[in-house]
Amino acid sequence: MEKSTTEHRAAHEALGVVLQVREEQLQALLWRRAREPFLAAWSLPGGRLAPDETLEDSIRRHLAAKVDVRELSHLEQIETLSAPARYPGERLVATAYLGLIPAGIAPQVPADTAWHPVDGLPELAFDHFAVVLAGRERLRAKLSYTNIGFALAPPAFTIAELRRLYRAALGHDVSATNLQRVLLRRRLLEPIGELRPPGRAGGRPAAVYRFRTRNLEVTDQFAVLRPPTGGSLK
Amino acid sequence: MEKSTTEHRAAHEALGVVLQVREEQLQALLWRRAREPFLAAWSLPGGRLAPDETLEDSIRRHLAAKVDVRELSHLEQIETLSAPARYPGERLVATAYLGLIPAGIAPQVPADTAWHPVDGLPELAFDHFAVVLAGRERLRAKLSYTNIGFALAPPAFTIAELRRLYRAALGHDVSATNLQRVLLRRRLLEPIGELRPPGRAGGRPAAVYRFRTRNLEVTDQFAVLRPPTGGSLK
DNA sequence: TCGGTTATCGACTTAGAGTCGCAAACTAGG
DNA sequence: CCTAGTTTGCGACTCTAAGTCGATAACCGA
Repeated sequence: MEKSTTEHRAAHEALGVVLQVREEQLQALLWRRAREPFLAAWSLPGGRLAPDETLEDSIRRHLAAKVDVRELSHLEQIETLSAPARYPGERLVATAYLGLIPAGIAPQVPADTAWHPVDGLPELAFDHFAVVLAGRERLRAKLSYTNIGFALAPPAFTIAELRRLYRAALGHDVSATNLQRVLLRRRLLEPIGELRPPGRAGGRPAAVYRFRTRNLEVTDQFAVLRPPTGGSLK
Repeated sequence: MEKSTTEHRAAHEALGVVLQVREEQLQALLWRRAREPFLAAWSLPGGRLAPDETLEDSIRRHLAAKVDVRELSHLEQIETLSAPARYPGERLVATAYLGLIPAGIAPQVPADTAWHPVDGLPELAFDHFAVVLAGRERLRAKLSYTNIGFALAPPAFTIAELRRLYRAALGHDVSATNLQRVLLRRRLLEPIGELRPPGRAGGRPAAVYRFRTRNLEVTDQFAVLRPPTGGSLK
């Protein structure tokens, strides 16, 4: 259209909502700011987009300073924030990413970085609080219709362990029977043939499972108003 | 982090995937480019982000030059594209929006703008082809678990008319019986009490319906692994 | 060997979508 | 005004998948 706007260029940053289940709670990786504005406030890790990288490259690069990026089991874009006043004193557009780290890994984090339970976050800088909640909602929704559990779980696990992960991420209890049956029926899980011996408290040994794939797959069974048994006219 | 990158500022644009069902087909609004690069190629409408607007403001402003924006029944963000080479000769980040226009409206469009069936698009400039497909997928998915049909339908309609809209958007036939039952059960539709007299061909008069609300609502019935009948521990 | 504990699994219930066919309510043409 | 043709509405059935419950299996430690 008309070039009404005199070649406006906004700065652009990538933000990461990095989640992991630790100690039975869904936690987010936060960083204590070292500069104004919001000096010393907790905020999401991330940083400026460089000239020759994609936004996904960018969030990976900035997260590398906080955690070992190879531990990221999943990374996806959430949304782009563009309120003109979201960052004081400068026009700064932000694209938020959801990153997941499997339970059981204890990444080394720098002194200015720490995990916080998503229930009970401190005051966050800028609009970051809402971004964390958006990330959690994305995760919760996808637990229902994808195999994204692979990104929360270690390579091998028992149903009881997986149940605790789902409980922490979803915020409510889930039935072990149902969890197993649903994930097996969808062919997302498979037993690896081993048994995990019980703890001190005793109990029957538990079968050990793994996710069949560690790439995101969408269960299409939720498509409602399906094509009639026969053909699509696509 | 380190201010390694020397204050890079990318230009930013908003793109609109504007869809409408016309003549039993899902169609997209395209614009014939008037400048290099891709001179005279078909492309998505949109334009540069101005200093004092959000991206949503921006896509609305740019679309206003193509259609009457008041006719937009729905608008949501799809994704942000950031491949460094996506736009030749300049660093240009793009945020894509999905816009919907109810069937039956015939917006005035300028001479350089036209509707094209999404099945059978011409060659599109830049990465716009993939963006259109992403928009269509978003729409199709949301037809299953939201009331987004309101954005494709006129204020009042019969089940047969709604069925044709769903068929065009989904790309396959849907059962009228099932469509009616599913939408009524979810309380998305309600009869307005009128009857539409049959056409020349005869037939029983059809009841006229409307969507109960024209704001997006998500059906939560697809949440799997629900909390046990009782409480959440959230 | 026995009580306590955890894991697994079958059987039943419930919910919602997909299918089918008939009845209702109209038009048009003799 | 009667009949053939057309479209709509709806009840009844089936099918699939998730949620619930309780019995049984397999271990512990004393």
